[in-house]
Amino acid sequence: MIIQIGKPFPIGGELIIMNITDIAKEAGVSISTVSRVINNTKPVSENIKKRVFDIIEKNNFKPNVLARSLITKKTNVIGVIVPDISNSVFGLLIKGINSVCSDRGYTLMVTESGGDINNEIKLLDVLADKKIDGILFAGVDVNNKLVAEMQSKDYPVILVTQEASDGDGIINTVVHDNVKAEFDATKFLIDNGHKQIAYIGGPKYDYSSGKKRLKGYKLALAEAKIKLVESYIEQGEFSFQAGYSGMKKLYEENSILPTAVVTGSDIIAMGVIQFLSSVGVNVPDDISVIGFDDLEFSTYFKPELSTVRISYFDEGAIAAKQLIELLEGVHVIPQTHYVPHKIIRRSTIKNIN
Amino acid sequence: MIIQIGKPFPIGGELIIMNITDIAKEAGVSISTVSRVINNTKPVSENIKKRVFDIIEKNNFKPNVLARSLITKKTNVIGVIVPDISNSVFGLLIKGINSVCSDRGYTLMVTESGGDINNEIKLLDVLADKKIDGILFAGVDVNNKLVAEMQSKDYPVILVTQEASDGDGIINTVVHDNVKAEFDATKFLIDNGHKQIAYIGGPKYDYSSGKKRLKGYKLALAEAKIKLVESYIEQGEFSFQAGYSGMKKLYEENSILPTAVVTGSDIIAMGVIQFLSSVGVNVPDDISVIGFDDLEFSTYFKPELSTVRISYFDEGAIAAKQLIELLEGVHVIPQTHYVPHKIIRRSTIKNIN
DNA sequence: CAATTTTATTATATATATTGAACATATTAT
DNA sequence: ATAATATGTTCAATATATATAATAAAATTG
Repeated sequence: MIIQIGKPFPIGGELIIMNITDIAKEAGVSISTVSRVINNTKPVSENIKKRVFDIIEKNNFKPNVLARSLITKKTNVIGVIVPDISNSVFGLLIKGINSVCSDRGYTLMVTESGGDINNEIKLLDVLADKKIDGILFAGVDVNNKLVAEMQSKDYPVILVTQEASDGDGIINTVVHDNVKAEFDATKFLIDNGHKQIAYIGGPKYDYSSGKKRLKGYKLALAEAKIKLVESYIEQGEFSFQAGYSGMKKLYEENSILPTAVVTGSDIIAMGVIQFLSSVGVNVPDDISVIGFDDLEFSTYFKPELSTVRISYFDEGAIAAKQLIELLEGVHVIPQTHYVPHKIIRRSTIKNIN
Repeated sequence: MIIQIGKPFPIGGELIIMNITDIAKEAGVSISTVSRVINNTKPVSENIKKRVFDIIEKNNFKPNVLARSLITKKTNVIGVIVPDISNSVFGLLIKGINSVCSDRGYTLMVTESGGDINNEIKLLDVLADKKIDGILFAGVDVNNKLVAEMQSKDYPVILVTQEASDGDGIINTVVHDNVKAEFDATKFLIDNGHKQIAYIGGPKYDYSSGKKRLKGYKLALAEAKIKLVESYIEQGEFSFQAGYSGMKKLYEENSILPTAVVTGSDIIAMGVIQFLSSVGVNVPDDISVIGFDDLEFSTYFKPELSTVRISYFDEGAIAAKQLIELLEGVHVIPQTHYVPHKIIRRSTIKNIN
């Protein structure tokens, strides 16, 4: 660790920052007139308009947003709460959010909750204190308590990626249909001739996507009249490690192995495949595996992972658009917007029909 | 895409938000006294202090940060500029930044530049308008023009992950030593007996990490008295595709293949390995490959990627700590802080000694 | 006990912009 | 020419807190 020493900070001359009073004085008009010119709120003669604009330009004057927001009650800042900033699912989500926000003149205040509800509640207040205009909330287990907290605030909250327990029609939500998506994934395996299908998924919080995905899996089995085998189901974290150990447990506890595994996420699927490979079970020849999310890396993984593509970027973008509309007075009725998913077939599924 | 319709937003009673005047009135003291109590700036009798605090508590009063910042000239918001929010390198960086900022009462305003200098300059202003206290800047090609822009502002900027052209001693910087890191990576291959070593790296901007890493590669060859073969060098994007096509070009244009490839990033390395595998070249038996970054996925990749571990989380955390110290009046002399890297050996390097 | 110092409290200025009402001027209609 | 309308501008209030100077009260000292 090398440290290099140099000139002290800061460098550069004094910046003269003018305020609206200075501009008004220099233009020989009242403060109000300058305000009118800037905000185009009432007619101002072309003469004066030009003179004021010129002076604004010359001095590079920008109205102080703090003072402005103090009156207008609007900061043009949107708060974002995600469980994990470095998780690429949420990275993509934030990127999507940002793509529309930055275009529409909004800036993002991004916070990380760790998926902990107390932290989430705290952040709801932290952001409120910062006077954000609204919040885009990506939770893990959005229970009634959390929803109640959100509704007690004086700003709108839109849920992204994760719907609320009883949120339908109460709180705006933009998600993918976890149940349907995992249903489709499972059905895809069934359509490919599989009947012994295991499930290795995420955590079992009451209102989590882990639980919903499991439900989709079960529904698909039921629809195909395949009997559910409890020892074929493992639940844990959304992690490589959890996939690995979940598969290990399943492998060790079942004398008859499944021919296919539905997973709760791509990362889990990778862990599953890693374990199978470690015990000489070939994917897809011996066991087929399907992931969930469609991460960029799932294409680079060997064998290339079949999965359910979830458009997190789009979810973020749509949710942001909805929030901004809400903020700008468009009347939006609380609704749950489902962004479509898509089954992606790569190399981890074998047709055994 | 299903849309469900329900009750209109927002729900819940009217929130009564009190201001300092209301508190003062209710406590029967002056506004100033309330301010004293809140900020503990001048002595207030225990009596009054308690009375005021009780009323604040009861009404859940929080001073309006906009009004406060208007006077104190401090918002406790730190601006972050990164090229790509969803890139896990920057995800990790932001996570590191956030880890110290949230502890110290700062909130992050995160923006994405796309690595475009004009955008970066624009964002420097956008964030200034939002009255951030300072900026953590992760650039791609931090040239003199950009540095000049930063220094013309009235807030401090600290560079993370990417140093400036002539930034030493001018602007605070927290980075890894790209030259040294790639030098070490190359030397590691040399120490493992390799003499024909190719380089497939990132873009060749004047002040980019791509260029620095290339330099490290060249220095290591020079030190080992290995002659540089120009056709063994390919430069492009930091992407899987670029790694793939770079390796393809190199493969097609050289009759004698190298025995090892140094790459500019893990993703590039994965592309390289993918191509090699597509033409039946085995890694590491035929060709050894080393990556750069040490992404989480590099362990899941097959064969497990050897690489140079860069601690992006730490860089973010250290840079944030430095910025906050600067903001809180600790005298910090501009310096370049190098966060140590580490060679990680996994399965893509063969010792041919 | 008066004088001085310390402590507590209030009044006022400051930070910076928006906004509605009031006033002034210019233009058009009768 | 007078009234009515449209346009332009200013004043004063508002938003909400901090900071400093001024005042009042209490405590200490000679």
